[in-house]
Amino acid sequence: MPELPEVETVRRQLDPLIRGAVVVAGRSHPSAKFASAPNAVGHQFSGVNRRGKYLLLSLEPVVSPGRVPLELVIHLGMTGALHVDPSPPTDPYARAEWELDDGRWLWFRDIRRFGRTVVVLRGDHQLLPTLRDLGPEPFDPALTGASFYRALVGSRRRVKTQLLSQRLVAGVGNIYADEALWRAGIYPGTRRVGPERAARLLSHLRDVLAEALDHGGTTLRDYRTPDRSTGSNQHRLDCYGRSGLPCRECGGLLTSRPIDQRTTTWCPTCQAR
DNA sequence: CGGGGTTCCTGGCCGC
DNA sequence: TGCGGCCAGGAACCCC
Repeated sequence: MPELPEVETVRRQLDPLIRGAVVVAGRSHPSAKFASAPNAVGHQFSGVNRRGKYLLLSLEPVVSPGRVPLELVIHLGMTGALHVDPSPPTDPYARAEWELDDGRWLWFRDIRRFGRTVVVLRGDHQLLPTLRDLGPEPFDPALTGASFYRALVGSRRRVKTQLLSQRLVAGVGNIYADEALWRAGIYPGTRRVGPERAARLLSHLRDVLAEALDHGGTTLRDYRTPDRSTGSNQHRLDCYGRSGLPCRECGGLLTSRPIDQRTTTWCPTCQAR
């Protein structure tokens, strides 16, 4: 389940691989989630950016007048991965593929089809409401403990649900939400977090994300970078996936239960209600 | 318009 | 051994 550290790791590897390449052909799975992918044909990749968990591949029109700058928006979903290979994919889970002018192929593999590959007018994110309404990047200096707190108290939803909403801060998923709440000692189901605890939560969230990025992300099953390597942060998780195991802080057993339909693990002692 | 529920997908795993 | 059933889970989408 790629979150910000995984998507950023992919971005860093992908950018130098495709920058400058021109898309000469494209094919995709018929699902609406991938159908517009071939619209990238006739455009040149000029850079790979990221917002939250979305990859934004800038596309410049190649000479033809009338063409406008486009953007290939890719969300990896749960099982998505991007690869650049010297020959077209034969993988049954290839959902979109683009032939490049040097003969290589960029392609998107996604077993469960929770991902998306959408070509839009540059910056036009109407079709992607979560991207359109995305909160600040976690390392944006404009995001402070105080502004984070103000956003948090603007809703009465549970703190974990707010972390996952992408509106408070961009790029957080189930793994790093649980990890940050564990470090901050906050019960995930709480609807009220004070200003000091909010500031601590943001601080821990930043630490958790930065450390995961340092370790190439968390590979639980399907996450891979373009060159097919895995991350190693899965060996450093304190909370996510450790239900029934001893808390590394207090030694008590971590517990797990769905909160707003999302599996959530926490320490009943360190994260008391 | 915020918030809650539903849906999309398929491999892996569990239990009989 | 084979197989039905269940689970994971981000975000679009629908509805109140």
